[in-house]
Amino acid sequence: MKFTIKQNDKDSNARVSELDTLHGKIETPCFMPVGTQATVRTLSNRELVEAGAQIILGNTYHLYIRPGIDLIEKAGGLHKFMNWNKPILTDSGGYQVFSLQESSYRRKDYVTPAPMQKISDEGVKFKAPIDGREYFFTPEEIIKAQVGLGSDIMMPLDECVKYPCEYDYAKKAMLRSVDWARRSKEEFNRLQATGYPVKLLRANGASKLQVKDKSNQILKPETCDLQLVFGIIQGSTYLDLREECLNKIVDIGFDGYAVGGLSVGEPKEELLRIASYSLEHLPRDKPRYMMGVGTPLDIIDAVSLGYDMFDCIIPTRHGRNGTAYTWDGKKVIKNAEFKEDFSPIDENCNCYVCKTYSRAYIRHLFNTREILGLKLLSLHNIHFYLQLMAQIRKAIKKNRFSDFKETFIEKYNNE
RNA sequence: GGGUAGGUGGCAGAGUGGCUAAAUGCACGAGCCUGUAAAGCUCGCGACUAACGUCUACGAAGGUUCGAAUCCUUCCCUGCCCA
Repeated sequence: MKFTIKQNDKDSNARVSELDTLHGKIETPCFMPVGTQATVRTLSNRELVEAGAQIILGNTYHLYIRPGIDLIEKAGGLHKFMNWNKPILTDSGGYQVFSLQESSYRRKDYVTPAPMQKISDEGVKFKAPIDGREYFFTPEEIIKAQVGLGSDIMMPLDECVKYPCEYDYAKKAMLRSVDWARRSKEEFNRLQATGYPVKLLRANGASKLQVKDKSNQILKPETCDLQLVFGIIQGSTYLDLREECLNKIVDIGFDGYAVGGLSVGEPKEELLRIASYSLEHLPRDKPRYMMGVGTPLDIIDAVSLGYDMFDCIIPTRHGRNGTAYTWDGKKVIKNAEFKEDFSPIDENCNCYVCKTYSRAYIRHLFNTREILGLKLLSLHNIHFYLQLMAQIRKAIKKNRFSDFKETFIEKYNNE
């Protein structure tokens, strides 16, 4: 695993780094647009690349159910299937363990898992929401699936608990996630020893892939890591559980570390408390990924703490639901206040949408339920997020990150 | 001219004596969305009030009744059919 820290910010723990993968380098801090179903909803690959996407995220749980890992293997892997030739991180489906709980929609005070699935130490039994078929996911099966997808960065199956969560259950889920992480790593090592990932990637055309290192030397699949596996820290809002978890996860040893179970309903101070505490104990020389976060302000705060990678559905879902992100804050474009506003979504944005369309027009598209509206706001929001990350990196490189942060927050006055 | 069906909130459309400021859908308005069961969800939507609440409302006027969108009388209007 090759991870190079290029610049440390002088006033914070923010840093700019580079992570090598078989499908190219990723400069961090980076945002990964979420493409659950092998597509970032409404956006084409070209639009993503033009907006500045370096890596996208896919979901093993969804792809396993439909179209099936076998089919994607036949297509030549996930990259080929969707014709995305930059890195892909695949989530395991651990989040679905959390979000598909029936009670997560109905009750706010519940603690334990409910009906649509059954969690045991062995794995998770799911009923797929789309057709009611039953699946049994084990950590081993999920790693094998991600190898099959040809994922660049794989996430082990974990159990993400809801907020608030009783201490005892949080502990149980955390220990289970640790055990699953260990099993995932063992399974990956086992598969690697059999040559299975290499064979698969070769069969999928990986020999054509080129990765250049710092001295511009071409890395071949033999000489760089084919696939990376990250460990996930759980433990809800309990610092002692977080600590126990990260000690154990770091002990197993992963290519990078992700902090999970955040932004599941806890107050922002809690998020920062846990995020900050976790980082103090995570190796500095590995990428650190804050899963599922977040709003622009969350991301900036997390970058200051030293996080390198982020993913979130906010830019795309909010885009489809009529909310735009701008340097002046969040704006609900479908609201009546923009009815006669013929200015672009963001005066300071140079994306195609802002150069071409007005707020009033996009509001009209939402009003008439025209599909173009969903796409335009998604495109703008993704552009905004990726632009934000680019500016963050630029600021860190120039040692001006705290200024940048201050200026940003001042302008971005609503959330 | 004769017959017939009907006139309900921005629109469509329930409701045929009290539980009705009036179902439901649309439209409209606002809020929400953090490893996507999400082009979704929730709430509001006669007027006035911060709110308790008060007032005005089911074509119009009058009447029956403790009580009417609902029953009666007259009038006005609209659709369709026949001449």
